[in-house]
Amino acid sequence: MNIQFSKSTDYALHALLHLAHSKLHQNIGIKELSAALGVSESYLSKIMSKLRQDGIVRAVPGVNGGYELARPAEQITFLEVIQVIEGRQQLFECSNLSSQQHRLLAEDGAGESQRKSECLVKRVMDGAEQHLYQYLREHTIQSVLDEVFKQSNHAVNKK
Amino acid sequence: MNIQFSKSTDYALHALLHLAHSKLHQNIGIKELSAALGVSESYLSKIMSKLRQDGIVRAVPGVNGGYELARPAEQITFLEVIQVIEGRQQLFECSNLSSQQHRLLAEDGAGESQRKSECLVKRVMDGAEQHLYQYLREHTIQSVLDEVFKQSNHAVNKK
DNA sequence: TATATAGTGGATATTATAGGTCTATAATAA
DNA sequence: TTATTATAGACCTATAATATCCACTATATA
Repeated sequence: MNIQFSKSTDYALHALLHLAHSKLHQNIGIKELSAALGVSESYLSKIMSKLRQDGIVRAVPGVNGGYELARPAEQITFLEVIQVIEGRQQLFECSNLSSQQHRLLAEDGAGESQRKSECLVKRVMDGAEQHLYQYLREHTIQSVLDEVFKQSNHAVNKK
Repeated sequence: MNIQFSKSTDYALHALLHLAHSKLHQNIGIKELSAALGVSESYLSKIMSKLRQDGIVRAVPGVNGGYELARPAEQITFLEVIQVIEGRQQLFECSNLSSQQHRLLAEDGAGESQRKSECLVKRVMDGAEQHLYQYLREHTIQSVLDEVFKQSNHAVNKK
C-alpha cells in the first residue's frame, strides 16, 4: 500500500492555505498554524522548514516572527508542494532484470530497434506520471481559495 | 518519499506480460517466471497468488502446472493490476482536524453552504486521482504488446 | 544591551510496511 | 504412490513515516 500522499503533504498544503487566506497580518507563527491544523508545533516546524528551503514560504525569527508566502498564491502549485515534501523520485522504477525481459521481447518481434532498451511498462507509467503532474500543475493554492469563494457566492445567490 | 509504485507492481506487470507473450504453451511455471524477472520464486509466488485471487490469472498445481491469463490481455488494465497489488486506498486522505479548517474558511467567506464539510484539498487530489486512473484504465497488457510489435515493424520499414 | 520570542537542525523513539525467506500442505499428472 | 507444482502462513529485516525533544541561532523591542 505504497501509493498514498503522506500526512506531511496534507499538513503542508493546509498550512499554505492558511497563510494565503490570512495574509492581512504579515507573519503567522507556528503556534497559530499548529493549532489550526491540529499538529504538534515541532513536527509542523520541520515541514515549514522544507517549504522555506524551497522558496515557497519566508520565515522570520524573533519576536512577532513567523511565516508568510514567499510568492503569490497563484504561483504555488500543488505539484511543487508535493515534490518538495515527497521528493522528486519517479512514480515508477523498473527493476533492471525486468527491462532485460523487454529487450528479449523486442528481439523476438523483429530485432534491431529498441537500442534504448527502455522498459515498456515504464513508458506507460511515465505517461501516467506526466498526466498526473499536468493536473497538479494546473491547481494552485489560489485556485482552492477561489473555489471557497465560488461556493460562498453560490449559497448567497440561492437565498 | 511515499509516492512510488512498489516493486511488487513491477513484478506483477512484467509477469503478466510474460504470460501474455508466450500463451502458446498453456502453463508457465513459477520457475520460468522468476528466472525471466530475476526475482525469487517464493516472493513471486505471493504476487501471483494475489493475481489469482482477483481473477487475473488462473493457476494449476501439480506436474506441468503453472499460470496462464484468466482473461484476454486486452481486458487486463494497468489500473486493475495496480489496485490488486497496491490496494484500493485513495491517493489522499485528509486529516480530520484539517478539514475543520475548511469549514471555517467557508463560513468566513459567506457561511451557509459547505454542509458536506468536504476538504477542498482533498477535492483537488481526488480529481488528480481520477485523471490518473482514467489513463491507467486505457492501458492494458495487450496495448504494451502491441507497442512492441509497432516498434519492430518500424525498424523493419526503415531498413 | 538584555531578554523574551521564534525558527532551525540534530538526535532519537516508535511504528508500520515493503520486501523477502522458509516450511508445511494441498492438488495433480504420470 | 511419487514427483511436481501452487498455496498459505509464519517469520525476519531494513527502511521510512510520524513524531518529540533539546540545544542553538537570529531578531525585535524595552
